[in-house]
Amino acid sequence: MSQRDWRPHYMQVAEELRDEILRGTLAPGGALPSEPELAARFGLSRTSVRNAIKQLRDWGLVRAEQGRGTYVRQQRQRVRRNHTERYQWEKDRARLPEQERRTTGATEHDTGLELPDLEFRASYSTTAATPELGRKFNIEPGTRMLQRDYWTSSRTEDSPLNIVRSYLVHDVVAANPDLLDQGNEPWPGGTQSQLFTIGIELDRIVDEITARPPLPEEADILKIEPGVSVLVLQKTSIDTSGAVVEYSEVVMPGDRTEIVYTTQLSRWAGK
Amino acid sequence: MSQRDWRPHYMQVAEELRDEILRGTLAPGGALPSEPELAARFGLSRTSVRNAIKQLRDWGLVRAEQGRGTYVRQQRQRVRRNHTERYQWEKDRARLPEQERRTTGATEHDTGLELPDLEFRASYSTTAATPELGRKFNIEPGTRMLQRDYWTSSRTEDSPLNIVRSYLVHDVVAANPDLLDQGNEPWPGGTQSQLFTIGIELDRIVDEITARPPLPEEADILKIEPGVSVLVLQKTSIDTSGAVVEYSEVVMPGDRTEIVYTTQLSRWAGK
DNA sequence: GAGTGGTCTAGACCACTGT
DNA sequence: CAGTGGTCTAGACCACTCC
Repeated sequence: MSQRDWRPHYMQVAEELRDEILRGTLAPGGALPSEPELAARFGLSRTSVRNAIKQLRDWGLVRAEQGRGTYVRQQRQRVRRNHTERYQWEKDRARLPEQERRTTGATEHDTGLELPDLEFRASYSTTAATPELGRKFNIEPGTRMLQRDYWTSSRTEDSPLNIVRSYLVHDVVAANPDLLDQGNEPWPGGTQSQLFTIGIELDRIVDEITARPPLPEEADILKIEPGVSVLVLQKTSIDTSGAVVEYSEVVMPGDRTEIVYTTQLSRWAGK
Repeated sequence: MSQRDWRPHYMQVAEELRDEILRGTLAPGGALPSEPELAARFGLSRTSVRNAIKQLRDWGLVRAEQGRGTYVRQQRQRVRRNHTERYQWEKDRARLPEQERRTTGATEHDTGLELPDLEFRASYSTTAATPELGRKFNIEPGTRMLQRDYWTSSRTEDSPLNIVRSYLVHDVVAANPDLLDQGNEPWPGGTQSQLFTIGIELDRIVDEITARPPLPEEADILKIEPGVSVLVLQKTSIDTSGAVVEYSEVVMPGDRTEIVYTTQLSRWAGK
């Protein structure tokens, strides 16, 4: 601890432990020394040591488990979602025979995981459109909506890869009663295939991406530390008549998700 | 505090204050009661109250200022970056006469701010390609690279809108010595216009997006609380010959940035 | 100088995990 | 049961801001 280089003790401890983790001295999956041990090692109170550990958690480097210990986080299965390819790919599959659609879904496409490794849950409900939803769909607030909540998990890791809340106009999808039954999920071929059964073809999909800290509930479901970020994707699907037919919000853990877009540019004329 | 509804005291305090902020009882920009006041009001120790405030900071709701007080955060100027439009727009401008390129840049395009409201800093340096950069550009590690660091701020808010680190192959851009001089920034028309002067036309741009907590240094520069997330965009520009000509990393505050992509789908045949 | 948030201590009790 | 992390207290001193 030299002269004017002064940062708080807890921060120095946090940085020292961070460096050990990055160097690999503390191995991924391995346990940190217990809080009393660290307190003794650095000559600090347990409170200060806990402060340092809080930093490491906010940096996403360690995970604390009640009654067990504090562990260096593993690099988890990464998910690379190439949306530019994925949306067209889904569209191309929507009209294929069911047997073929059933073979692979979009999540397998993203993760490279096999279908039996994935677990899929859905729950449907009907709600009245909020003013915000009314604006997005250009409909009256109060219109009956079909709300669908999904989450997809990897069986080997048991924490969900994402949480999805999707909205459709209820009376539109009611044209095919099968679409109102959550028991039919996962629907082979996904949403675009479902829309196809009621004669809807998509023209384009608009993705809006932001990032924020997780809500306590989301941190719990996605099994991430409260200090780790989530990516929020707001996806709006527009059909060939220009109407908004689906709006969904997807929450993904920021530490394991990578979203990819390719923008193809038109050529300069006269080359 | 009812029966089995038990969450920790500090969390209950955090949630009560959160609700007051969301309801507007505590106005944006206004001060929270001081820590001793809150301790008295809730009948808790100052430590517990500080714990609650730490939560609010991690949620991005308040900002603490040493020696002054704790304030409810204002909603800041939001930045909506429509990359699908923006990249083509930049390409179309690249060949325009300088007079015309000079009128508006991409940041104004995103924010709706006027040029005099924006401040722009650039610093250039040369480095040797790391193995990672070598892979991205498909060149030998150690190749001389031009590294350009930018940051763009709004004068009215004084915190940068983003931090950019961009790489080009030095000997490629050296064909136009003007491109090696940071004094020429901001270059009217941006990077695509610069590349045009050395005969490079882009074919496509690949964006990869992730989110994570900010490094302490980034939190400092972007003026965000350590608990708020950043969006990280890795952008790879590929020319018409298929070569990678630029790679850049853009760090943006997650609480004020929204990135938009539109995926245009091709029509089903036979409709 | 008074008031603010930032750091730190030394202790306590709790819930949870392992054996 | 012992050991872990989670919560909480009652105090202390500091650096900083504002008057």
